[in-house]
Amino acid sequence: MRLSRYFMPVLKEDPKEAQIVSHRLMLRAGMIKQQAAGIYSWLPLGFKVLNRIQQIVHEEQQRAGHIPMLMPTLQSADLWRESGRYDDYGDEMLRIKDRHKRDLLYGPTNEEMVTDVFRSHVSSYKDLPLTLYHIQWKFRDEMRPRFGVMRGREFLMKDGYNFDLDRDAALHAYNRHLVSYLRTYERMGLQAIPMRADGGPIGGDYTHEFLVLAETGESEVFYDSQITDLKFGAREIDYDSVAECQAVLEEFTSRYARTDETHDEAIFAEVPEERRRSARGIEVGQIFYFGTKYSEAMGATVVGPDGNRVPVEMGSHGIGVSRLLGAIIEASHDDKGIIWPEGVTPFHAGIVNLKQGDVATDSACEALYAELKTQGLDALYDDRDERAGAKFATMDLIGLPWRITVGPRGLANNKVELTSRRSGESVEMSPQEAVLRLKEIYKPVFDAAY
RNA sequence: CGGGGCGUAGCGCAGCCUGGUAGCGCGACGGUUUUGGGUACCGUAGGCCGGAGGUUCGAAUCCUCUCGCCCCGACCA
Repeated sequence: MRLSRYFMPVLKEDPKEAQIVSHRLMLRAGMIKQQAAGIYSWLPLGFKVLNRIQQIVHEEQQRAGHIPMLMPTLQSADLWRESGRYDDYGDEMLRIKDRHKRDLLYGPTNEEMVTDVFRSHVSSYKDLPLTLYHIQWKFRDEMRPRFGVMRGREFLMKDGYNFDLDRDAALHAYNRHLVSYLRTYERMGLQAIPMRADGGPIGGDYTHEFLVLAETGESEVFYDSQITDLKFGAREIDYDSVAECQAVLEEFTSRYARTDETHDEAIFAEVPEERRRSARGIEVGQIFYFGTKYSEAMGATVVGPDGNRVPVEMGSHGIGVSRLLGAIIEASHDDKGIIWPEGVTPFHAGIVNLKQGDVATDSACEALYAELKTQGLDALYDDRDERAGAKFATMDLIGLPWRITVGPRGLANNKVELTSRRSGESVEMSPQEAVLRLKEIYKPVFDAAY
C-alpha cells in the first residue's frame, strides 16, 4: 500500500477522551473512530489488524477440529425465556422490538441459539463430539463503557460451544480449548496466562480465564512467577489425544494463578514467597464447562449407545477478538507508539523514502516495494512528500515492526537501512538483502498458518 | 445507577464570572525554503459556539429544559 493513497488519519496530539495508552494510540494511529459510547468504526489500519487477529483465531480453532459457522446478531427473546436468562441478564442486554412488537435482543452471547441449532438437527451420539464456533459482533450495554475497544459495548468475539455425550468427553473438549487458546495467543505475540476464575452469568464452576499481564488490566491477579516461564512454543499436539491435552492443561494450570474472584490467601501462601506475584491483568478469553445447564433447560438431548435419551454435555469458550487489539497494544508499546508483534502487524514492513521526488530514490523504493510484494510481504510505502522526521514519527506511531529506510546517501553504496521497531537497531544492507532478511523474519509467521 | 465535569474550526484549547456579533496552537490547503527524527517563514480556507426554549435592544456568555460525551465509584469479557 502506498501511504499517499491509503486512508490513515493519524493525529499528532492526544485526543482528550482517551485515558489509557492503547485507546490513545489506536485513536492517534487512525485505527478507530468512536461513533457512540463504546461503539467504534474500524478504520482501515485497525480493520487490518482486527482481521489478522480473526484469521489467527479461525486457523487455531480449525486446527483443533472446531467448525466455523455464523449466527445472527439479533436473537429472539423466546430462546432466552427458555433458558431463563431473559430476565436474569438485566439491563446489560440490549432489548429491541420489531415492527410486530416481537421482543428481540442484540445477542451478548450465543448459548441459547447454538443449543437451538443443535437440538434441531442432532439427535444421536454418533454425531458427537461436535464443536461449533463463530466470530460475531456482540453487544452488552455496559453502564460505563471505557478504555476504547477494551471495554466497548459492541465487541467482536469468538465464541465456541462443544457438545459431548458425557462429562469426560466434555472435559476433553475443555482441555482442547485450553491448548488451542495457548497457541492462539502465542501466535499474536502475547503471553496469556490461564487462571482459575469465576463462572459469572454463563454458569458452571469449571472455568479458566486467560489474562495478559498489563498495568492497565481490569482484574487483580495473583500467581506463581514460574508460570510466566511456560511457553507452548511450536510443539505439535494431537487434539484428539485425551492424554496429550490433559498433560498440557496440567502443565499450564498446576502453578498458582488466580484472579481476585477466586484468590485464596491460604493456598497462595504455600507458594515460596520470592515467587509470589500480584499484578493487573486484561482478560482476553475464558473457557467454561457447564454440563447440562442449557441442554436440560432447552431439551437438547441425544440418544446414547444404550438407547437412552440424555441431555448433551456442553461447554462454551470465548476469545475477545476486538479487545485483543487493546490488550496487545497495552503489552507492546513505547513512548513513540505501538510496537506490533510480527504475527498481527497490519503491514510486514514500512518503506520510508527520504527524498521523495528524487528519481534514483523513488525508483529504488518502487523496486523494493514491488519485490516485497512478489515475495508475499505486505509493505506500507511512505511515498508522501514529507520530511524524514515526520515519516519516522508516523512509522513509529503505527508500530510496524520493521522499517526500511531508503535515501540517496545510502543508495550511493547500494545500501538501505533495516530497522527494528522494538529494539531500534538499524543495519545497513542492500535492498536485496533486506528483502531476504524480512522473508526470514516472517517465515515463522507464515509457517504457523494452518 | 450515585457523584463530578465537559460540549466553541479536523484535533487540543482560550473567551463565559463582569452580555456588544469569535480567537490561539496544531493540522489542512497554496507558496518560498528545507531535506536522515514532526524545518522555518508568508499566505488561504474552515465554526449559525451540541440542540430547543426563555430573558434582553442585543446571548458562546444569563436562565430553563434536553441530547451527547468524559472521569471516579458500583458493575462487567
